Amino acid sequence: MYNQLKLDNQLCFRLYTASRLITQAYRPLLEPLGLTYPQYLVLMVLWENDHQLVSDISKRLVLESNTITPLLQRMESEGLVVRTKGTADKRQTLVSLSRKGIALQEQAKDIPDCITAAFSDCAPSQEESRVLVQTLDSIIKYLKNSD
Amino acid sequence: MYNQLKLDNQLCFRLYTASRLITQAYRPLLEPLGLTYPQYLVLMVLWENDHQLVSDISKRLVLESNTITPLLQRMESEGLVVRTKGTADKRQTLVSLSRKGIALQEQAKDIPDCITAAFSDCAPSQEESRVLVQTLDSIIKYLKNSD
DNA sequence: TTAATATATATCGCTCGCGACACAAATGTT
DNA sequence: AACATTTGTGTCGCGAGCGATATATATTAA
Repeated sequence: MYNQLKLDNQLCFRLYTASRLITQAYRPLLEPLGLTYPQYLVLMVLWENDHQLVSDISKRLVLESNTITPLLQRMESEGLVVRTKGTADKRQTLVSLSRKGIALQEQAKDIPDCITAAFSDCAPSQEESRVLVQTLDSIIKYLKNSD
Repeated sequence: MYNQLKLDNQLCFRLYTASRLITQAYRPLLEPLGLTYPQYLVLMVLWENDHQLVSDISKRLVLESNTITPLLQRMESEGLVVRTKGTADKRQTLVSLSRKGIALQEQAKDIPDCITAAFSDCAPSQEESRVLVQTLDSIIKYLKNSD
């Protein structure tokens, strides 16, 4: 038995599981708004700055067009965003919030605090949190550019 | 603008992105073996202990039957595992490695070291690693039981 | 024993995530 | 100008994840 093939030794498995479980924790909060977690991510990007290109959102969320485009199409058919063809460069697609998409921000504003509260029992300390965020950022930064 | 709705403040987004990027790093190593990452996880579980019930694998990987069953069915059609109906309890399904599934362990044994090597440039220090693993385990343990 | 309930696994339908590839518009080259 | 190349986005197909629900078997209650 190769010891390095033990599941318990795998960092990736932990990230994969933690990511799924936290996303599940968001679900009851997002479902009343009719949102999935990736859709919520897109909205967060647009709430920060409305009217962004597909490529901007793509870079920000580290997702390719083959994931983003169908996601945005679903969001458009839900009436959350509007996609318009670029004027200067006609290959581009500009994504803007609809009235409904803007309005959702108000309803979503308590979600982060709800999540934080839900985690109060297992919340990492400030120091652990700092290390966690820093380590993840370092991994992401490294892997993002290694293509 | 609600500050807590900023993407940069979201731990979950970091976990989600890091998880996806690391899974992508596994891809070129797993593809020659004809495996996806979740399939590799199932094999790791069975390499540790062959002949496990669907429920055992389910618990170990923190995945429900509606994810595990189709995954195992695909693996069975690839000839990696064999699924047999339980004898004592006929509701159960026992999952066993095929000859091919056993043989793959030999080919996969270097994957963890390859991943570690690929990360040498951004690898967390021993201390960071310890905090990361410990924090993730704490989050996983907490969320696993909060259903 | 029979009926009610619980449990193990499976099925269905949807959204993602992604490799492979298509396509049009922009840019560079000759 | 004419052609080749690059770029921005989209399409297609498949394998996850997962909520909702189905099915068969096991267990418990009456």
